Amino acid sequence: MSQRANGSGFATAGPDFPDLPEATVARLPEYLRALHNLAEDDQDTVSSEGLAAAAGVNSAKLRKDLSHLGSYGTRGVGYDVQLLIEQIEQVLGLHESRAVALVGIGNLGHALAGYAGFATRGFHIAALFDADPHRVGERVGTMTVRDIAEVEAVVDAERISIGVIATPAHAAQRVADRLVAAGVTSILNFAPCVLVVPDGVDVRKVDLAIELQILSFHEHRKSALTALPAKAVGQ
Amino acid sequence: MSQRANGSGFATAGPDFPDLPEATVARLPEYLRALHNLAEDDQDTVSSEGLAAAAGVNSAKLRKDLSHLGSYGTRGVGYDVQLLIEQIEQVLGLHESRAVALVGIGNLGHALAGYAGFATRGFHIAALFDADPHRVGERVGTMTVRDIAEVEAVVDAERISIGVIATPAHAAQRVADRLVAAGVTSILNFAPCVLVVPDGVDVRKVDLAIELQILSFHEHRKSALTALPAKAVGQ
DNA sequence: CTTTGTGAAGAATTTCACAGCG
DNA sequence: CGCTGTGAAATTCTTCACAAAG
Repeated sequence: MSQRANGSGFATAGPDFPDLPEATVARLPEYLRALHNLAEDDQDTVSSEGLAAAAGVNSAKLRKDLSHLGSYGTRGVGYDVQLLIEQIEQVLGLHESRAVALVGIGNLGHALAGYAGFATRGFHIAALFDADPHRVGERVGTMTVRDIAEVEAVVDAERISIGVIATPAHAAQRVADRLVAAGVTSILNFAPCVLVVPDGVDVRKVDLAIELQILSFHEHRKSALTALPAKAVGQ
Repeated sequence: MSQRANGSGFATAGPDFPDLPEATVARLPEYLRALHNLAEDDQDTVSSEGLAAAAGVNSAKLRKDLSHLGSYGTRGVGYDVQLLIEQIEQVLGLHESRAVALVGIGNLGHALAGYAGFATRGFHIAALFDADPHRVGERVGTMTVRDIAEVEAVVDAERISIGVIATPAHAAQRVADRLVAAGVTSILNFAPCVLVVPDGVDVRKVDLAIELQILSFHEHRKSALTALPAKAVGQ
């Protein structure tokens, strides 16, 4: 399975850091969201089938994912919702709110700054930055936009470890360089370009046009398929 | 994500519809963007190594991806930039601009409506919808926000095949149902929830908090790793 | 009974490494 | 030569199916 020989049939991981497959890591947040919904409905246990449905995956996959956490479900019953929430939050490092710096306060930046889910899901925006002197000083919600030149001091003072880039593409690499130089080790990039960063820095990317183009491929294909066969595809 | 509609024994894949692996489809838009950059710099050929670097992948993967489209490279030289752009746009169904409906004109909706990359990358927003009577009638750029009740008529009239949902989570499923009923067969969902749709409808999801939580996992892990060894990492 | 946890089978994807074309 | 295209190997991910636990 993994490169390291597994000792004793128990997750070899240290207590806090199981070596999770990347695909599993990417799904844990979805499980967490589903669990919070269940908790709000005062459900205190849930079966793998039920949680899988709520998270949009199949139940075998969910069970295998959770088994990597060393998680304790109860056979015949299911998982304790609160316990599972705590375990997943622990593994994801969400036990305390993480400070995020948001760079690029244009249209998208404003929308991100106003996103309530930030606060409720383990993060807080600790600083807003822009390079445009006309935007510096502007108030957005309870915060003031700062000059990008201050980024190093602020990242240090506010213990920021995650940067969100919402600038135009041509500025994104320079911003990334500054964030990394300031000590940021994770970046979420909304600019449509590839960022080059040193080893040890993680980058994730969100690109609206790419998502649409992927959908376009399937549209294209669907329309071609329904054009050819007289088969009723049943909508 | 289960469209095994193909399985009639022989490959329906015509010249224009190679049966691409999903992972390849997801990367083609990134190659396309990189190619457009190269074209702007008047580069007319590019090696797999060069394009791979520009797209942030490794060159063997890129070559294998492109080989699925058929062979358009020249050994010893590389790929013709313009030709490859046309091939990829063809395969992705981008030869004509696709009409998109945007539902939910809050903070994020405004930002999406103003996103220039829409137009330049194969799409145009054909309609804006919201359920809030206070927002209906508002002008956003050159468009007017319509009542969600009009969605069926407009989807039909404007030949809209892709819907983008930027509503709060609690409204997203209802909106999705209406879009699907109106004939939309691809949805890009920005609301933090799972959408249930009929077979044959594709859904992709973008969730800011999930991306941050994935980064958080790696942050958590990095800080644990640097805490153990007595190496000075600064501070 | 019901439902978890998991070996083992099966798919998909990535990477390697090199034959062969220009 | 340099560089593409591709079988084959390696790896990762998903699904199956069932033993064991409550």
